[in-house]
Amino acid sequence: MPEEKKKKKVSGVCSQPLIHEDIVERVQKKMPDENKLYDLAELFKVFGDSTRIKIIWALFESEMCVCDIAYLLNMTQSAISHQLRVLKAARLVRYRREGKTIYYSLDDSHVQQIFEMGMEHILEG
Amino acid sequence: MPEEKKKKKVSGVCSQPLIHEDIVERVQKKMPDENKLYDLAELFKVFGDSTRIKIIWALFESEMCVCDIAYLLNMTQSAISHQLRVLKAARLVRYRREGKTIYYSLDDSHVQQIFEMGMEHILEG
DNA sequence: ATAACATATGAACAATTGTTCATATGTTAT
DNA sequence: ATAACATATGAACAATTGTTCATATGTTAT
Repeated sequence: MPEEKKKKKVSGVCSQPLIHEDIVERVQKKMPDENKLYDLAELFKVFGDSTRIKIIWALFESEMCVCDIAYLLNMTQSAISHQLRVLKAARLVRYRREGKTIYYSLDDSHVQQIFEMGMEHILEG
Repeated sequence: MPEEKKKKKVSGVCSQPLIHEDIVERVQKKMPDENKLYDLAELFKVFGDSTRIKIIWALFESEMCVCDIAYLLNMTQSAISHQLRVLKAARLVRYRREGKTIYYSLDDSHVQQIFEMGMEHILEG
């Protein structure tokens, strides 16, 4: 829509070396280790999928085998297995074998509190 | 690698109508509303990116303008603006204008507790 | 050994997502 | 009005991710 404007310089875009040097410096000192923040993001990424959220929430209630979960969530056994692998890798679930069946259960004490806080945030809307 | 096996039926794959009907039924009753679980996943998805995690963590310490954040995280102003938009949409940050500058700050009381729980989980490893 | 079955997994594909680039918008000083 | 600058945003692109499909693996009963 806009016709050729006769702008001279692009300039702008954080041209200052730093606007609030003092603040940035103070914050920088308080920032946790880069790797820890990365790992934290990785953990939340695991929670950031509704299939996995459902699986975890179901496991709050009871341990279940893969087929149970698939049936409960109305999803493919394969899809559930793939997601359980992700949860396993994040050390959020554990499993035990009983014959052909494999039972999964929650393996974490913090998840419930994290979820509760998350719910509180959501329900404020 | 495996040569043609003479399997007859594919069968399997959750052939039973339900393995543990009682458990599944009980869990089903306890499951929260589908939409709430979806929203919860959406919230955690926002935390599931290290750039956004860093921005939030920085804002724990102090409100900052966009250029400050970009400088702190050694990222483009544009990238930061895009992410701030995501955080804004999730009602996690608020902003105030002061002249040309826009200051962002945290707008949530639960995030810190969620992050703390997340950190505890990570640090157990 | 073989069949049946619960589960796991690699490959493929579509969908989603984060960053970059270019440029628009909004504010201030001149 | 215009220049300068802080910020926002649309389009494009590469990278990541979730599901499906086919099939492998592991266990049990025969």
